[in-house]
Amino acid sequence: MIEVPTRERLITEAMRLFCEQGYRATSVAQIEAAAGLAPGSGALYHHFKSKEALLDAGIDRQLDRRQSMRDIRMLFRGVGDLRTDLTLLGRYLTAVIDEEQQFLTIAANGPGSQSPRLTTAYAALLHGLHADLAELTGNWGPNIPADEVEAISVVGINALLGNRVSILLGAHKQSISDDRFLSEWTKMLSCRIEKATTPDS
Amino acid sequence: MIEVPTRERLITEAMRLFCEQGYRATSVAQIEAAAGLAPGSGALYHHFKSKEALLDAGIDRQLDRRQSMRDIRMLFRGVGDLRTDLTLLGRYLTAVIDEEQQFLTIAANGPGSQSPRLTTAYAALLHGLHADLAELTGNWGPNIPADEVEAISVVGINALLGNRVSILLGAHKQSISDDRFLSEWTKMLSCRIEKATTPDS
DNA sequence: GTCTATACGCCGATAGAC
DNA sequence: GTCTATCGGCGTATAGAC
Repeated sequence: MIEVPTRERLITEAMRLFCEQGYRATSVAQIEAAAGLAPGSGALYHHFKSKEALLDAGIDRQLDRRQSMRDIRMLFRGVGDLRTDLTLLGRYLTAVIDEEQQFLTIAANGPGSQSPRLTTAYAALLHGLHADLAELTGNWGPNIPADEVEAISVVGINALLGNRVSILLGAHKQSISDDRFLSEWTKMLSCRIEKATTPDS
Repeated sequence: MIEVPTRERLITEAMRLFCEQGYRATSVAQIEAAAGLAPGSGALYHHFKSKEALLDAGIDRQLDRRQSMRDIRMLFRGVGDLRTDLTLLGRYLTAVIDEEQQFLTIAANGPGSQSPRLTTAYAALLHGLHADLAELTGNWGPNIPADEVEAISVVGINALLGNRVSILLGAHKQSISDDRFLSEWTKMLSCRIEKATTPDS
């Protein structure tokens, strides 16, 4: 039986609540209550200087997790045909976006410009996703121009991102299952890459 | 010289501020100041019962605009080849999402579950976009199974949505121009639809 | 319809006992 | 480290003069 430190519990519950209700809408008392402390007591301030410092700590923890996921992903690169590679990468990218969903929700309308840390972290996230898909596209379509590779990867990443966002906004009805979505995503991209490799037959 | 009624100015400025800073972060005083009234005075409450009633009024106005755009779009259906139709629809869908961007930002982390009106309006928006693309896909690929048509349209819509969202979140760097994006989006979808029409040659 | 003034509540943060 | 108690500030909403 391991005791989770209060500081960690505060970060976990805070990020969950920020994600659900937004940064401003979540009060310090609520976070304390969720972490098992007396709501309204300033107990939180013995671990963090301010509410925003707590958010920064949450961002840093998320950044570490992302790096871990990226390390693991390197083990599964380039083993198989185009569709298999695309499917594996698609699963990885979806998992990353899911893991960072808290980010996205908070960044969408959190402190916004008040917290440059958020926009920086988000830009780095998108850049990484984009680079991964662009690398795969370039490997399987060696004679595709660089700017076309870029366009393909942007559309591909944004499709995944949009799918997650639409779910996030409560569009459960018209969305399809993850498996079907990823299957179609793979089909569409492989179709495009294959056709670009053989321009006219 | 037409005098814009105070009520309309209040709605316009409120939606703009909600979009920039979020619903909760925007104070009534700020809205009053933006509309040319004395900040802090309750002048706003002579036009709206509460701050949330103001948001509802903004939502209703947006719904009317959407209906207008939809009426216009009906004039441009099904004239040309697959790519032309896709490009026209893509421009229309992008325009709709842009017009509703205020929605998206507010819905992403506004009152959330507090305001069922927002989620309803957003679900209706996505449903309309999805139906448009599904209809086009079905028309140009008559022998594609219905569930495949659905998957294609979901991926297509989410790509557009994700593109707008990523811009919205401040990812100006890795994003490409609208023209290049729409061009690639058209290529990818037409490629997919054409291939599905002729399964194996 | 718009103003000044104000009531009331909630939240972030601090002080000090234990 | 956690508690009780509290200060100061901001935000919504109202009352009443003009």
